[in-house]
Amino acid sequence: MEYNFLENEKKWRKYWADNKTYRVLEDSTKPKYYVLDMFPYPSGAGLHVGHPLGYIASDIFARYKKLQGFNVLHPMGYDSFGLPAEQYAIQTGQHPAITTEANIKRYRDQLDQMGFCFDWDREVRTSSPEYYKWTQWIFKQLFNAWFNNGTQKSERIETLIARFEENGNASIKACTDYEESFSDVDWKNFSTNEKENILQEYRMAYLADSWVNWCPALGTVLANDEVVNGLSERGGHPVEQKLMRQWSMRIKAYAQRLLDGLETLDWTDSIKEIQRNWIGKSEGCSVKFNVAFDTPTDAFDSAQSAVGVDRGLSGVEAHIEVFTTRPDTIFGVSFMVLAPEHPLVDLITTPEQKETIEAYKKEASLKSERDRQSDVKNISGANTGAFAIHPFTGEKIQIWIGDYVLASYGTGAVMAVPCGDQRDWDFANHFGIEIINIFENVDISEAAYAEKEGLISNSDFLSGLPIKKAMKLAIHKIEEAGIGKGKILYRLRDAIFSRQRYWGEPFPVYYENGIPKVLDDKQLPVILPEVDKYLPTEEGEPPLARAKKEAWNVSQGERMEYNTMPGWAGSSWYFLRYMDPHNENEFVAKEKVDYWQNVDLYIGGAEHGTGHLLYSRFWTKFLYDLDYIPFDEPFQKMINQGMILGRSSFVKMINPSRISTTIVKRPFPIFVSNNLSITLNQVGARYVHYLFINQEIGIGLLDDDLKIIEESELNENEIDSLLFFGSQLRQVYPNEPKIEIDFDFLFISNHVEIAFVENDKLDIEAFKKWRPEFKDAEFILEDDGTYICGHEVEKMSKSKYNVQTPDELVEKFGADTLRMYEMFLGPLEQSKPWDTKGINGVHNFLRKFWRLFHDKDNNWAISDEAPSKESMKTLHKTIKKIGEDLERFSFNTGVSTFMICVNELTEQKCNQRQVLEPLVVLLSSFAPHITEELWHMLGHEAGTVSTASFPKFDESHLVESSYDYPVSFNGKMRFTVNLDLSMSVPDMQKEILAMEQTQKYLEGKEPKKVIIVPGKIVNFVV
RNA sequence: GCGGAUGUGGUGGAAUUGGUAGACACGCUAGACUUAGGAUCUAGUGCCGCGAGGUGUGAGAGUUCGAGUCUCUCCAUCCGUACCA
Repeated sequence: MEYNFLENEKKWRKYWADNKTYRVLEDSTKPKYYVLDMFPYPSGAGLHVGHPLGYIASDIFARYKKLQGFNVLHPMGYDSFGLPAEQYAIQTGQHPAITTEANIKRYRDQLDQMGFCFDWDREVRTSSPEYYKWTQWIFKQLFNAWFNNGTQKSERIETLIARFEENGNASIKACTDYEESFSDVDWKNFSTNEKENILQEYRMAYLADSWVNWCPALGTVLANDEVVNGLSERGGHPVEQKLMRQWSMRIKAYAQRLLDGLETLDWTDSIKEIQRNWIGKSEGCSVKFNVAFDTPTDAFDSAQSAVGVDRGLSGVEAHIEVFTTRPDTIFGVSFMVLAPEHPLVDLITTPEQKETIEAYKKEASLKSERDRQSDVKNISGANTGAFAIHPFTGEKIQIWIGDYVLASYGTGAVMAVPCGDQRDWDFANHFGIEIINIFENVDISEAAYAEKEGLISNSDFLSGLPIKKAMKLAIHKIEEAGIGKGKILYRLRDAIFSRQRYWGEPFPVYYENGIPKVLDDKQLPVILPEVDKYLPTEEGEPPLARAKKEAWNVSQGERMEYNTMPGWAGSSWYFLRYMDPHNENEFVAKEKVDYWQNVDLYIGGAEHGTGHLLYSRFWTKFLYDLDYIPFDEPFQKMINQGMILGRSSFVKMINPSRISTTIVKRPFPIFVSNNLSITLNQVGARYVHYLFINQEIGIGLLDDDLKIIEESELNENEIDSLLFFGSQLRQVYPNEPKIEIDFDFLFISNHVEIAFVENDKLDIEAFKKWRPEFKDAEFILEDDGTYICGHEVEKMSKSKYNVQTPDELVEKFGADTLRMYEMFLGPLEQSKPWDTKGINGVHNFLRKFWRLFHDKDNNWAISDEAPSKESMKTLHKTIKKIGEDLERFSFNTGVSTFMICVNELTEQKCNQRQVLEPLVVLLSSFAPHITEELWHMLGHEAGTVSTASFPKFDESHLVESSYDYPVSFNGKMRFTVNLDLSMSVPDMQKEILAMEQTQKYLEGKEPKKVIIVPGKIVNFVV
């Protein structure tokens, strides 16, 4: 009998669990190391082979650090609030807590079978009241804090109130959009209501009317990072802008620190860059341009509050404030552009232009966010007829509106410098506006010059200056003239913090006279109340509004807050709770967080770049500012593991059933790619591959090799045919025009369960049995009479039938094999398609390893004799390499190092304890089960291999006396020669020159040069 | 458009500081063994060529005694982002 993977692995997992082998306690005598995985959302589908990839890597590393003598914190938990459980609850009425519990159980079983060394006593679940009590508590801290721009730190709100009482808000530099000023006397005279409204303008967590991403299909608002291409990240539903009263987090306050902190982190450049772009810092200055116009209009009053409009002596004067990063180009301004929504537009438009402007505004407002995005190339705009005055030249400048200027960024207005900005150049070119060149010796007849190198000319006091110097001087002059200020703008918006959903943390907030108040600490947690349905009320209130008064464990004021917190609330601080998961008095005890500090190694996907990773950095900095924790970055080093992709198989067929389908008709009738939607769910098709519809000739199939016609290549006379290709299904917008079409047949491709396909050949009968709705379909035949199956490599997903679960592989090969195989696939960070072809190689390696300890008949065959020099060399070479590989997280080469080692030892017939025992320890982080078994067989009956010490590397075993020198001629390697390493360079040269082979390659010539690098190479230049 | 990453055999991938390209594994070819097992062992396997030899890391140039590795230009693929003034 050989090693029985299944039985032994089970035995040891039970042993580890029974003995709490992986329990971790604080130990001040040992250095700490914190290895963390991004905790999973426990979905109903369970784990697939891609999930454990990062967990295996972190587990290997955690075990390695343990062997090195570190006290390693390596916990696991669940991000268990979230949409899928709630959607399921809406459909079935089952409480999301029940679904979640069941899913967690399944996850736990799957995680356990991998042999991970998690300390399960430290498990956290974001949806458990013991945990979210402290999420609510942290919210309270944010509510009761403001951001001091002077110190760049959050402070408690009391310090702000004290300063209001003393001096009003005049001297306060805070992160706020509040612009009015009040004195100490004013403050004292304000009503409670007024005071609270002002405080809301300063609090880190605040309630405000803001433009939010509203997703009608999900019935909730979404954060910017949850919206992808104008659709919701989850579900792909359309998202619209809506003004709503919502909780927000003043993350903007931390923009600069979030940017600076990146420098100190050991993260990949790409993630850092994603965060930098998201924060979007631009340095520049504001400039005011005066506008003169004669006729005051009705719009005046409303505009007055929104923009700076003053009644001047002669009629009405207004100014347009712009933000620019290129103040040096101010003399190149030849027009201005306002966003169509800019409040000044109505005010300044001349009567002659009124109609044009109105039409353009209407057109712009009808365009959805998506259309606007896909329409970037088209230049559009309209002239208001009004003029601004250039602050330095005094010249009149046309004022236009155009939708390339966004109302939501900066001031919603730009000074257009066509010579220095391509968009401005395009706009000027399109509308025939003057282009002034202010760059010395630069040709701008074809395109704008956007470089920041060169000299400015034709610009009064800036002429002759290099661009960078001119920027500084321009800001100085602008400030001196009192028409603007140097300014830094960030793209980062405050984060909307409330969701109109059920399955999330309730806020620790109640309302009194309409004012939101936070509960006392003693009253926490506010437990998620029971409701009759997980849907909004008839009045459109969030589901929590359904809860009866008695259903709340805390009920105060007129009502409780009905919103719940977003998914990122619980995940923003969970790494802290692992340090002290059962503390009922604090979110984490000071001495625990002082001991464990921040996460040393964080492993997880790269898709959280703008969400979780930004938010948890924000909360960490905040908690640091309030002195709750001793560090201000949560994750020191991070590795983003690549995705494991699945191989999806498709079958191609013609469906004979006559199907009526709704097709969305867009304004133009020719479609290529994804511009067209088709709702095919009713026929079960998940992909439409090729479909050709022509109203003249009916509906037909496209050939596989049909060239896809680009929109621009189409002839006018083809225009009333519809054509589309390879579209992925998406939701249809409610207001999209539709046409009804009857299909005689559809040529569709369908995902096929892996089990029915082998080498792209389909088992047709099995398939028809599995999907009876296609039993009459006509399948496409290959020339050899087999059924065509295509395949593609995609993300693993239940709906694509390409999921490989770890369970079956563990059952077949054992967890050690699966662990090592996943590592062996390639570099951790790289995405790679899943393929089980090679798994045998790893499995055989483990069996071969086992055989080192046993004879042919599987009898224990370990000897205590001294090993050969060779075997010691192999061992120490391996110790060195494994250490190096792990330090640089090169797990794949680690596996191959072990393979080389075992191959060598097998060849040497090595069975000595002195070699094999250290090897067991070395391998134990990769394959914990088999090594535990061997460790015990080696006589360590009481202990476990996880508490052994990492073998010491001894250089002396690797010392060589000679080396095989590669000898090259002109860089081309010809042969090798074994020479003593102690030989001097001249001796070596003499010896090599004397060789027959050398003479042959020299062809009788004298070498021009001989390069000898001792211990490396020999090269002749001929 | 911009930003990031990646391009090496039939396949996954090695080559860490510029120094023998293709480690290790899969697959394949031929053979041995028989306890018929997802077993083991031996030999071979980048490409062209019978061979000597030539050639070879997406393409092209450059630096160097020497380049997969450094520099420049270009191409392809993937990911992120998008009128941010």
